[in-house]
Amino acid sequence: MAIGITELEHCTLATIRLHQPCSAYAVRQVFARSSTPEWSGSTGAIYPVIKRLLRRGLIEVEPQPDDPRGRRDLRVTPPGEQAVRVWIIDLEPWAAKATPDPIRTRVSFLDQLASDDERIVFLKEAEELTETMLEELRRTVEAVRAVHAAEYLAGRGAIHQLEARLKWLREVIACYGGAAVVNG
Amino acid sequence: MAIGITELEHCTLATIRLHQPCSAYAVRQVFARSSTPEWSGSTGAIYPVIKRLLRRGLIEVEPQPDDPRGRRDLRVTPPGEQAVRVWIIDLEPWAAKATPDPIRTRVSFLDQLASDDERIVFLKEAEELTETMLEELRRTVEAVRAVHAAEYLAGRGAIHQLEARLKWLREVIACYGGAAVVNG
DNA sequence: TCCATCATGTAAACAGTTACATGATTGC
DNA sequence: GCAATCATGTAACTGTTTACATGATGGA
Repeated sequence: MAIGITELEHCTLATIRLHQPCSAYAVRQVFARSSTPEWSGSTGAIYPVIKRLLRRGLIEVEPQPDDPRGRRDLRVTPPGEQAVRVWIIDLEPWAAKATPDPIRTRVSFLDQLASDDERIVFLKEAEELTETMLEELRRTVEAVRAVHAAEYLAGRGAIHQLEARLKWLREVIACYGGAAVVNG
Repeated sequence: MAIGITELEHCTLATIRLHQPCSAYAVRQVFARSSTPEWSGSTGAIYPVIKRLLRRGLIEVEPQPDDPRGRRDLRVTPPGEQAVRVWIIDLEPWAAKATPDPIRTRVSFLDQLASDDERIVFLKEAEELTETMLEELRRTVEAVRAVHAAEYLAGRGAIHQLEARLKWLREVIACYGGAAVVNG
């Protein structure tokens, strides 16, 4: 059992499985266009990951006529498919923790701002940015609705998360007397 | 203007400000005991960060009689306080994105499991783990309620996030016919 | 013809973790 | 006396990003 196989490696494996046969370049695009900022899909990350997955026999290069651009189509092997299943099923407890949120981090230091006015300015900005992200997310998620059920469901999860943040931010704004500033 | 100052550096600065005068060790404990898994508070991270903050003049060592254990009490300077305020106020758009969630990632690859039964097993496990984390979180957040208002509010944000995930997971379970398995 | 995109890959930098190393203090 | 905790710090490792490097294809 290969120890120390990372989230990125598992995620790359599952992504190849989903689009196979596909190139490393295609996997990069998927990460780069993802709505969450977990991985950039940088070449310096993906190509070494592909190399490791090949070495472990979890993926293989599809035999085919050489592409003039040097493209190599990849495919997940049966052990690779098994590795994906195990990764999903053997959910480790840490994975269920609340995820770090840069806005929440800042809120926890809110009393280091100079005044309630400053706090409200920050909170309103956070609210507006979250609203914008939510609108954009709704559009992109709706676009995959008909294409891919599981990806749509995951997108719904992200929407729930942003909606929860918005609800919470409004509670926090109320706490710091947001109404007074808005109506005054 | 110092470029490339990280979230961890800002977070360390704000934490020192909150507990000052305090040692690097105390800062480590705060990170280590945090309910979100963003940073471990490892020595290899904190001590170099402290060194950089000192070099930039954002913190200083409190002059005092030498502690036999070599303890050095730290304090945030006025420029350091300003840096914290700017960090909070100048909220960059990326910070409002939906945060990566390992459970959501797995859900997006759910059709790579072998059957609906397997999917339900995973989803129920995710639900249960999230419930456990939520209970634990509620306890720890309630404990800081009277002690520190802003930290309590941030904790409420984490609770909202886990509640949203739970609600979403139940929707997903319904999608994959969870009721059929439970009642059948 | 030129630019955007497709397609590969490496080298250096960077940020953080783990493991190691040292030593004092406190409580049992 | 011994273990847990307090307290500092470094070295090696890991997993990313950024920047660099090369070249083909397709469309304006």
